[in-house]
Amino acid sequence: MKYESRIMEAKWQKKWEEAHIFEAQDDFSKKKFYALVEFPYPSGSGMHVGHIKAYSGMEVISRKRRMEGYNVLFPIGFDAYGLPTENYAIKTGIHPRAVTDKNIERFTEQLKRVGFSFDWSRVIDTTEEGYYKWTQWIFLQMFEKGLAFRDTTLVNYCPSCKVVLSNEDSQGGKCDICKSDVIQKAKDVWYLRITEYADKLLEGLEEVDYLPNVKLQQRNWVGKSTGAFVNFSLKGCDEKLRIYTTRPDTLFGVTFMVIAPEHPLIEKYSQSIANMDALTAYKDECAKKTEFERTQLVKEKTGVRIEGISAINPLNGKEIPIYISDYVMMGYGTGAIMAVPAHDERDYDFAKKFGIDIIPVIKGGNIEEGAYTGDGEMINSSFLDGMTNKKDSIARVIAFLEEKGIGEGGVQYKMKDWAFNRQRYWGEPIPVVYCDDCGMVAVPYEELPLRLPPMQDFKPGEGGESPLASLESFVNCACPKCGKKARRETDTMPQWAGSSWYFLRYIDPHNTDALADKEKLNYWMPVDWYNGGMEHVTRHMIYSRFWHKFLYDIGAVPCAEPYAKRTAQGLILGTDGEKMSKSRGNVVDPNLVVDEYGADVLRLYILFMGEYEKAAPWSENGVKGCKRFLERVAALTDIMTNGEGKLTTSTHKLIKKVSSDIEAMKFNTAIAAMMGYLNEVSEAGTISKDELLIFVRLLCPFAPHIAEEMWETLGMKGFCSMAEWPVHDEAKTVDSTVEMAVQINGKLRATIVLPLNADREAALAAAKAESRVASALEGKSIVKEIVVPNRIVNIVVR
RNA sequence: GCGGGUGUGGUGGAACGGCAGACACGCUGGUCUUAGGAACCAGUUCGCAAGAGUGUGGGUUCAAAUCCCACCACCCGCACCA
Repeated sequence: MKYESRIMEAKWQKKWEEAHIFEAQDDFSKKKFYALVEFPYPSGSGMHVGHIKAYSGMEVISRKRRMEGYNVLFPIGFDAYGLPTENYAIKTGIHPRAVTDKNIERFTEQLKRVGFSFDWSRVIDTTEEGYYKWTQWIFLQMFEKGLAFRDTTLVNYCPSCKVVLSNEDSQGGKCDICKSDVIQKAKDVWYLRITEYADKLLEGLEEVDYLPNVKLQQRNWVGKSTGAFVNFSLKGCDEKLRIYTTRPDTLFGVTFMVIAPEHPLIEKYSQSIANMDALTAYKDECAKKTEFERTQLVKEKTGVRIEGISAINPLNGKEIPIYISDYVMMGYGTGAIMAVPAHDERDYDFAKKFGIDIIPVIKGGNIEEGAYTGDGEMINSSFLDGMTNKKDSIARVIAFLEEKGIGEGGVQYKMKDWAFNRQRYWGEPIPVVYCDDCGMVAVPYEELPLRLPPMQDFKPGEGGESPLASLESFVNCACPKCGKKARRETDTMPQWAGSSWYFLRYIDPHNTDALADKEKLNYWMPVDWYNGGMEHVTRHMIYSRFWHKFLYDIGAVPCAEPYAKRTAQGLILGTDGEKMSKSRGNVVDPNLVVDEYGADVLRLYILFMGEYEKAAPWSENGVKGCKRFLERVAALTDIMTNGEGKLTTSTHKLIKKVSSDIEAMKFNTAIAAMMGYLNEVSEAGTISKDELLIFVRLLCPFAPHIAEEMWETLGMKGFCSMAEWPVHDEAKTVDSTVEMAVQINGKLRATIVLPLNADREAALAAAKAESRVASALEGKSIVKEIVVPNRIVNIVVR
């Protein structure tokens, strides 16, 4: 048989589609397997090979599961709301709807050409009404429960995209879309109260099987810390200054306090402050700094003392100064800290620069040299003196604070609530109405979906408001509660809304009465195995776990965690070893590879190029190698014999190796083993039909088109894709003879061939009979003889 | 700074503490061809050799790429989080 990719691929892709073999059945009596990959954003540039790699892992596993008899759900869809499409539409004047449809069509065609075994009957599109109706439904559920709310705070704002961004969307102080510097701006925005789920998000990690670094990154992102809130009395005004600290045990060492430059205290008591000019000047200076300057470059502490107001240490009554400094952030804790220079490096630096007292309260350090952050005996601390256990001291202080009513234990999270609205057109409209009398009113459920109205001009407004704000017919409406004239919310949801629950919709994509049928959810959830990119770990993964946990709490889904297992693929780099990007011009188009070499070759090479979880550079020559392999595989039908096979042991070893490697996502070594087997067959010059049928089935998840073609050529009925996965016989994986290494003092001197499980004496005798061994032993005395059966003989001589 | 990871031929990469370099690329030589940027065959860690060899230096062990300690380099997160 010859390897003719074009003919085979067209033929089998058509047959698969006509037979619907990859469509999941809602047959609850079968054992199920739900495999999930991150659905693509259908960008204008089409797919690149990175997409193919991202899907190839679960593709192989799904195909293997089907052959093992599982009812497999392996769906695909499109996460189609988002800024790039809208920006493209603004530039070209083509409506985002049209652009999206065209892009989805192109992506679909590309995916199909690779021969992925997706269930195409369940495709979803987050911008489709039947889908976003339920995105809005979930939002309203959250709104009802107080988890969706409006608040005026400092938010991340991208001046270039003219949108508010969530913390997750502005990691590193850069806009996720255009990479420009994000600024902090006070704005009245929608939030989802994800912080209320912070503990649940942490606890849930205990019960799931995620890659360790995925769990770690999520834990860090949530960033839970435990400590205490303390209220310091102020001299000069009658308010308390509330701070958060993780080290209340060092309270006797507090010699000053620091508040963030934006702290409201300053404005509020400007009358009592003698140096407002200096404070305002400092504040302005800080506001001008970019995130980068503030966090990366600044080593030297800066700040200004507030004249006219000071604080009282609640434990010892000492009067201490208050400073403003940008090393304290308004966004974390209370925006104010108690400074303990003896035991905190930042406070130490600040105290040194401003000549503030440094009082040690824990034995062990040297305040001339620096802050001591270790443990030790408490000193200078009144009732804490002599205590040596940090935990006990902290508990003691918190008990004291609570008793006296000057503070209490508490926790803080780095994670912030999810800034949820975008001043953009191409997103799900937020289904809320503003009524002068009734305030914020939810759009009634029966009116969902609240449709995104068609518009001609969807450029953002001059004042940074959503394009929808200019559409009177959309904005003006009747209040659902009182019927009076009211106005609609005109902002839309962020891109991450649709993807926060899409895995649920695949289970029942056409349901009009619920986001998915309960019975079906019971059967299919949770997702058994989810593979995707590391870049989504602190964003999509966190968001979707949050939504899912909320849905679980309101009884809409049957399990607390959506994903039982999570793995991640590494990037495909350009041939230059750099990340693929349009600007570098090193992007590889999968279509061209399919055209020239075939889909099976592309699939095989992507999984063979290196460890699945690691980044690896593209190599055209590597692709050719995989093509050669498939050509040689196709030719096996020419040398096949009908008799007894001679490769029993190798065949069973191969079944074992390929089966276990697939489970461990070690696709590269699974393929290498198949290549090795082929080399062995070539050397033997023969393969039996039974052996070839096994080989073809093992190859099928990787290169399904050629596998099907060979299956048919060998006279088999049905699809190879649905054939039974071979099972190895452990007894048959063992050779009757073994080659053992013989070492003298740990150095290899010879190899011997012995029957399996030969005893110690036989092994030693055979070893000593080797001439190189004998000559090495000559004139030496044997100190020790080690024999590890079937492995090694090591003779220690002197 | 903190946390995590990775260092193996010319290249991508294999190796339950037990024969380092599987598999593939590339390269060299050959066969076949009008031709070869096709296909096939042989060779290919370095070194003429003794021997050496898995980032560096120690250690444990009969035996270390693998385990332990210190260091170096690179990559990825987080980053003045109180």
